[in-house]
Amino acid sequence: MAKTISAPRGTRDLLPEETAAWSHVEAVARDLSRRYALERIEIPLFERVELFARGLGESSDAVEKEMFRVAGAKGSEEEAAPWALRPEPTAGIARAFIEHGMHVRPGPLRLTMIGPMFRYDRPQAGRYRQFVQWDVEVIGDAGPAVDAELIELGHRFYAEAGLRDVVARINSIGDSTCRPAYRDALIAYFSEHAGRLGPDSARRLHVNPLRVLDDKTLPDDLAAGAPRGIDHLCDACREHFDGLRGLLDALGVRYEVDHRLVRGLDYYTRTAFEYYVAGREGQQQALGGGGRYDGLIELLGGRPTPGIGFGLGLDRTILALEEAGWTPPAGQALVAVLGAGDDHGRRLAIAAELRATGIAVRPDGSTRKLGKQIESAAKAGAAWALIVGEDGALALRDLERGEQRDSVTLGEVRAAISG
RNA sequence: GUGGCCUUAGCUCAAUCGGCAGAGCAUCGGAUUGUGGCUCCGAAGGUUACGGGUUCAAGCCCCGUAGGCCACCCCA
Repeated sequence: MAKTISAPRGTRDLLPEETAAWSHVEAVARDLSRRYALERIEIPLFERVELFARGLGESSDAVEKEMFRVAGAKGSEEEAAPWALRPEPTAGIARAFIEHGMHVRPGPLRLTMIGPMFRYDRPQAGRYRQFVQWDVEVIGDAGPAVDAELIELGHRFYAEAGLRDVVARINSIGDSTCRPAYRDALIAYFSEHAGRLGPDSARRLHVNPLRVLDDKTLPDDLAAGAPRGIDHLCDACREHFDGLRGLLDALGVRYEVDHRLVRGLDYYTRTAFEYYVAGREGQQQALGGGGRYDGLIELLGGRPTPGIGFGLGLDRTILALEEAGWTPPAGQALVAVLGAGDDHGRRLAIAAELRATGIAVRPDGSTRKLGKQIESAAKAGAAWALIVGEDGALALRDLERGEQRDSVTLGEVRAAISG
């Protein structure tokens, strides 16, 4: 046998028995997209590295160590890999928004997509190099109402998918007015305790001091004593955050304020949020997250436009569903068409006629003995076997009950199956 | 990117001290002269992840590589 090839590290195949959960979760996302009046958008799987570097921030982990680079063909100008597979969709959507002059459309724009993202990270359960997100972005609305609407939407998604006890953690990290002062306050505080910071935090302290808060090796007393973002908000940000909390309370969304939540991407302003299953074990716990990015579009060369969005990890949602014991609903009744003779033309014609009326049909193309054909149909999950006799007569067998009706017409078959 | 544990048939796992690579499930076939599920019988399925080393002899000991998992890092 020739040498075999396995899937690339951090990727996986979804086999037929695993895809029911995916169909379910995707269907929930699509139906919510319709009910929340979101329009579908699609963007490339790869973009220029510069887009991510400018958009997400040079010091973000996604850019600093997880860029999944794409090289051009050998000898081409692009061989040096100026592209990377998208680690998240927001930068690409912002790029498309600017490139196509979408600011002239009646706003705010409400956009959605489902697709794979790529991060060159070391794989672990729930963490893959290729993973799928359901993404929602609302561009052109600065108010807290849309923040609340999206946080409620994410919460509803988990509930309708079948996950109980999902809680949203929210925080406000300020904007260009108040964040500089907060940064300075953090730098001043942590500089006093520089000796107690780990190497990553020491390096980040002056590049991106907010992310020091995210460091889980930070001693608890040091974290507790750190200046809190919400104490340094300017009046406008304060009002925005208070407004959001009031709206979430009114909607009855379950949330907690988490002062250490800062998010790993630099483009976020004001509202940041993540979803967790309350009390769930394991490390890859964040099911999804998002936030406001009021400066991103301007940063990428567009006119100043506010935006907010989230990305929900479908792989992790499904993992959590499986842990919670989710089982797929029964599929529609499947009919196997089989027979004693070798008149496959007749079997295919019958199958086509039933399919035209919406029935799922699995014809048996073999000349195996009838018992084997029935056994095979039952194992494939067929509820019914339509047996074409050598004399041409049809018999309908209920494979679950083991009952059989002889000399049936196709009309009677349709009635029996749909009834 | 760091550290640790693991890898034997499609799946779940055995294999005593280093001494002939096995079982259950699943698959295919037969018993059953064309009507499934139960039962019995049989077949097929392996370079023991890959590459080297030690040894008369390696699934087992040593080194390397790959992959998976766990804890970090971080996030989805």
